[in-house]
Amino acid sequence: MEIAPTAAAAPRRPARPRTVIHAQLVERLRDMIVEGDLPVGERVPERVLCERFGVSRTPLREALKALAAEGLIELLPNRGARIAPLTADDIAQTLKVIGALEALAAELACGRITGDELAEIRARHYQMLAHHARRDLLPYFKANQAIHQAIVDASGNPVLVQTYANLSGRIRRARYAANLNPARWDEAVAEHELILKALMARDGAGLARLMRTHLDNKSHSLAKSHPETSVTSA
Amino acid sequence: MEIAPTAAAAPRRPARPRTVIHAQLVERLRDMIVEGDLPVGERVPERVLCERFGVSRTPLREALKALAAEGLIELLPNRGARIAPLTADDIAQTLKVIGALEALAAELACGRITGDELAEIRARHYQMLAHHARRDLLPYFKANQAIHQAIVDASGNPVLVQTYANLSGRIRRARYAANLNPARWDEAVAEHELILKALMARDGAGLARLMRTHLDNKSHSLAKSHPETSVTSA
DNA sequence: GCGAGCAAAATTGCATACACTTTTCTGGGG
DNA sequence: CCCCAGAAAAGTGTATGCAATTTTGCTCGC
Repeated sequence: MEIAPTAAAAPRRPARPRTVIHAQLVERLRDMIVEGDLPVGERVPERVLCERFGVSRTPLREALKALAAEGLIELLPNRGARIAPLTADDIAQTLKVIGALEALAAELACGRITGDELAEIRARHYQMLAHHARRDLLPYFKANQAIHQAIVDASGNPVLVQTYANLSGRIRRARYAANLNPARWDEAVAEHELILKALMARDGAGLARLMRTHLDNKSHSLAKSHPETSVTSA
Repeated sequence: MEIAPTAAAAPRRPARPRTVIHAQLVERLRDMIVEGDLPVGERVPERVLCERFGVSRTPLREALKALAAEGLIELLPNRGARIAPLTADDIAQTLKVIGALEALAAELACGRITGDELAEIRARHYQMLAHHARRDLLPYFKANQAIHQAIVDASGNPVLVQTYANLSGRIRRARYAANLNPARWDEAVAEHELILKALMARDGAGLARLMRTHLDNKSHSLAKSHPETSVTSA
């Protein structure tokens, strides 16, 4: 994280590369993609990214290869890379898989969640309710995400955690839109009440079902708000 | 695929790089890792791989970054890469996730599988029975894999297909061991009979359950044969 | 004999250079 | 006016070179 500011190219600082550049680039590019700071679908020449980060093409290309393997960008042979466009269909299909993963996480979590972890989730839940009451979308969204993440973490399965993180990251830039519909928002909160109850009762099977329908509903709601548009960045 | 044979370094063939080298390297390295042709856990200097493939370090390093993002190798900063060791626990946790994915695939597949696809799976199934009868492990294994793959493909969900391929590839080098136990082998075949039946009946929920227990059983069987060893390559 | 400390070798990380491919620009038919 | 060579420009793919870090080997001291 000791790299030069994003905007301008680093003038000249051969001091000491405490960490490897390509790993930093992966992080920064991933964030930029998720935040929507890069044009979707368009070709982005390596040269402009190099100048933006103040590095040469070698570490940048290595970072691009890694992000392509993650599915965040597409590599066109001899034609560079582009941010992978997200169609409504892509999102729906990704949410299907995420639903299955969260269902599994829920089942596993019920069998091994600790009191502390559960308490943390309860706290997040009530925070979320507060944000919902005030209609503060962004904080609500963050609390919501934290709950889902906490359940996945509580599964104790690193493979599951990593896979979930990957898929979740891919569609993150589209997730905000899911709660724009007020009716759906209320419904989602109601579902979360049931989720918390099932989790506290350690009802794995029931919780798994709830997670699945919760995600399915989110998917359907999203499908309505984004009929067949692909998600473009700012 | 127009690259020189794996064993020796390519003498000199600057002819025409029909395809990009780093993509070929990803494929070949992935195969080598899966086949167990690379020492697990040990450091493999870039230099020896370069000489082996007859390429320079740049495309090789790009390939390594991609494979690291897939989880097949680990990158140690300033210390190169190594094949990610696979503990019995890693395998068990990966199989859990794969089970959830196959269960989802089964459900989706039941709703949309075509007659042709189903016929193909039936054919594979009977081939598999034949190999089982003759105790031909390798052909059996291939037919078995083909059936699982066909079900996932029939889900019609590309995200699911890709995620499955990734996780499946990671533990492939350990999967052969699962059927070394004769009793378990017979059991697995019996389970496949039920799977085929449920698929033909388009019983999504039932099939999903079957897939899950099928994978769980495979996991338990594996846990017994590989108590807590990490899977080392030849 | 054994471990600490230093130097040489090996290896990784990054930047630059060059070959090849794709894209764009331009001029001339039709 | 449009379309199609053909060449120039831009951009990607790979190789090589150099700096920095890590590893190895050796010497010295205990």
